[in-house]
Parts: sequence; C-alpha cells; structure tokens
Amino acid sequence: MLVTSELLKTFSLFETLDNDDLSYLAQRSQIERFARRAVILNAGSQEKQVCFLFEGRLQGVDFTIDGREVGLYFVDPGDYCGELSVFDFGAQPETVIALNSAVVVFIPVEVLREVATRHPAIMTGLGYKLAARVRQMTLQRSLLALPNITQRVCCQLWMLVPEDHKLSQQSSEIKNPPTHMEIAIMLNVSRETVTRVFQHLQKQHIVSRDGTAKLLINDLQTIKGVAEGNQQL
Amino acid sequence: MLVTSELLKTFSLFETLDNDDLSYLAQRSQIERFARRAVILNAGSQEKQVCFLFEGRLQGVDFTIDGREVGLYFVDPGDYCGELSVFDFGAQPETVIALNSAVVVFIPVEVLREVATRHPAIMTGLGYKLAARVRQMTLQRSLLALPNITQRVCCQLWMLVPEDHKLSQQSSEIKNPPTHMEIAIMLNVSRETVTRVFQHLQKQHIVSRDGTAKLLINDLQTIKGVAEGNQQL
DNA sequence: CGCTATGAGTGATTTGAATCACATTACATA
DNA sequence: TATGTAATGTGATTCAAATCACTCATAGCG
Repeated sequence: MLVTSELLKTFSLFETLDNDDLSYLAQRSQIERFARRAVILNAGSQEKQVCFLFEGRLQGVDFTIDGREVGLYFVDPGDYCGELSVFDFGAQPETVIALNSAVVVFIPVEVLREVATRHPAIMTGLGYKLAARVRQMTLQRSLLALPNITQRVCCQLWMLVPEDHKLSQQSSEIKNPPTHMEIAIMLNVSRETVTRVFQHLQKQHIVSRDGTAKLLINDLQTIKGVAEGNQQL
Repeated sequence: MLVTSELLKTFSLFETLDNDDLSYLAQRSQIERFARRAVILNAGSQEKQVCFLFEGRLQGVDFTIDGREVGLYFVDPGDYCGELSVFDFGAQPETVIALNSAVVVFIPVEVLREVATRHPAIMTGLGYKLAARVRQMTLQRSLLALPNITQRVCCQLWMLVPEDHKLSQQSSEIKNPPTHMEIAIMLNVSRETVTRVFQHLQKQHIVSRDGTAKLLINDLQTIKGVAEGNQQL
C-alpha cells in the first residue's frame, strides 16, 4: 500500500508542512497493517523508524529482567511512537505491540530528522510530544504508588476516557478497551485482581460491557471520585 | 553570590558556548545554596527556571493524590532539572528537593530557550537529556515490576554506582548515599523493608557503611548479579 | 459447526511486605 | 557535652494481593 500526502496530513505533527514536503515524506514512508498482538517496534532495535498510528491501538511494553511484562503507555490514532531516536540516535527502549488490528505508517528516523531540521515547527512538535511523554510517565508512576488497587484501576480508566467526555458528560464509553491483562501490566497488579475490581464496578453498574469492543462507563463521576480518592467503593 | 561564566562552563550543556553567550547567561542567572530537605522546584510552579546542580544531590519527587511520596530520579552535580518547560511551556510536573546541602544555578527558562534557539547544540543537548530521562524512567518503571524486593534494591544500588566503577572494579563506593526512606519511595516499598534488605547485605559484607556520607560496595559483582537476577541471596 | 485459543470469572490458599510500635544510633548544634 | 532530631534497626501482627487451579464465555477459523 502506498503512503499518500493526504494520509500524512491527518497527523497533526505535519499540519504545517506544504505539499512538497508531505510528498517527500510520503515517498520515503511505508504503510503496513498489523494483526492483534503483532510487534510493531522491537526493543533494542536499530531499525530506526518512527511509527505513526493511523488506525487501531498500540501499547508500549517493556520486560523486566525476569521476563515479566510491563505496560508503559497506549498509542491512539493520530499519535506516534518510537520518536526517541530522533533526539539521541539511540535504540528503541521499549517494544510496541498492536492491541488490535492496526494500520501504521513508518517514517525512517533520518528522513524525519532532516525534515524537522528544515521545519522548526516539527522539531517543536516532537519536543512537545517528548515532554508530554515525560509528564505521562510521571503521572503513571505516581499511580503505581497508590496503595488502593481499586483507585489505581479507576485512575487508569479515567485516563482512557476521551478528553471531551471528561467534562460535562455523565456517562461515556471506551472503544476497544484494553484487556484485563493489558491493564494489569500497566498497574503492576495481577490479571485476577483487575478482574475482581471490574466485577465490583459492574455489580454497582458503574461500568458495563457492550461486547468485547466497547466498555460503557455509566457513572463517570464515581470513576473520577474514586480515582481522586474522594470516594470509596 | 554571583554566577560567573566559569561556573556555567562546568556544565557540559554549555561547553560549546562562547564567552559572550556564557556571560549573557550568567548575568541573567542566579545561584543559591539550599539546605538538606529544602524545596528547589515546586510541582505545578510557574516560576519557569531551569535548575543546574553544581554541588550536592537532588531528588525529583512526586506525590500521589493521597499524599504518598514518590521518588522519581536523582540529580548529580553537572546535571540539571526542570528543563521540561523549555519544550512545552507547561508547569513543572514534579517537585525537586535537596537531599543534602546543595548549590544550584537557576536560569530563567525564556533566557535558556532564547540561547538554545541561537545554538542548535544546546537544543540538541536538551533533547538528548529529555530522551535520556524517558529512558531512565522506562528503566525505573520496569524495576518496579520486579517481584523480588532484594533484586529491586540491588538494581537501584547498581544504578547509583559511578559508571567508571561498573566495569573492572570489584568494589566501589557511593558518596552521600540516599537514606533508606529516599530509596524506599523510589522503589515503592516501605522504609523498613529497605532497612531489612540493607541489614541482609551488610551481614554478608556485600555492602558496609562508612559514616553517613559513604556507602561502601564491597562486592560489586554480587550486587550486579542479584540486580540482574542471576543470583539469589 | 465444532474446535481451539484467548480472555474473563472465581474460590482457596499462601505469602510476604506493610504497618505498628517501639529501641537504638548518629549527627548537628546550641 | 548535653540535647533534640533524623535515621536506622527490629519484632509482632495484619492483611490484601499473588498464586494456583480451575471453569466458563466468546471469537475466530478451518
């Protein structure tokens, strides 16, 4: 499949680029579809490509020395990952996998770096993204220190709620929600524990399932309240 | 106290700057001494200063919603912190405190940003630092997933060993080591647990104390072995 | 349409770190 | 040198989540 300028234009990072630069990038990029569970970027890889997500959801994961899986972040469409090497020429620190069937655009890091050099807005955008990543990781880290597991799960759920639903809406939904296992490795708890928390939330009709592809949040305020520690269950 | 060009030159970030720029920076900077436990940067602050450490050791800390302290990273002399706002104009996400008496140089973020715009090397250096931060946080995150606490502590100790001692040396020392409490909040364990691990390590003469200001690592290989999970205690 | 794989649900049991409640030591400084 | 404070050391107890060992549900697929 061919990468078109129009496709690249859907990524906000490139919104300031003119058509010449877009097609320059497009010609050097590749687009690929991945199946659920497929590895998009390999930890330690020297492939040196930045990965732009067009469709699906990805998860950055790491592994401890003893093989335990660790969830780091989710990537949603319009976002990208693997951009660290633009800055320090180093290897990819974490693995990125597809949580469901995903379409991604690969741009070689040296091409992106070159374009970024010519366009300060791109460089700024990349810096902004990296800063956001640090902020997100800091937040995620403080999540792990919460002694109450229910609170931890609600915090994570709250982070998965679309931004525009967080205000004003009293209910919401998460499309293609992560599995219990995927949540578990993000929160450093066992899968069973996540299941039990969900069981609890469902019994109180705070959340409910609509097939596998949708998780309904019936009571956003309670999720928020528990996440912020103002409320117990 | 006055900030001199010579002082700024000790920071590797500025090694490419000429004297004009150095004194430009110096004139707009402030130097300050902080006592142990003093707050250097406040989370959420809009002060907008980047903080360069000349002497002492700092720790980036965060607090969970319920007031629990979380240790994020250590800052050693020659290094800096609070640089996130150079990239995204946002507030400081975490608090930075002095672990012991520390001398820091504050450079207003807009001054640094301006100089960095004129000197790509500085911008590159800042990007490099941010990338390193992400890598460090990723590593620290995977540390937290280790089920064995002794291993976690040894990993942290290993990270505190000076780089040039890690190879070839069979013993080493950590100057002004963090307290048990400071290690505990980095590793998401209780202070008592850290004490017990140290007790264990000391009994086996793997580490020993030399006053409060020095922690001797008598058996680097064992620390490394345990950290990497090749060895049990 | 049954087969298989993956995810989710559940109880029983174990376990190991948190917590509590102190004692002790070291240090800074008045 | 005394005195207060921060850091460290230690045992007893508690408790909540991990683990184990399953079953059940669902989706995808040949």
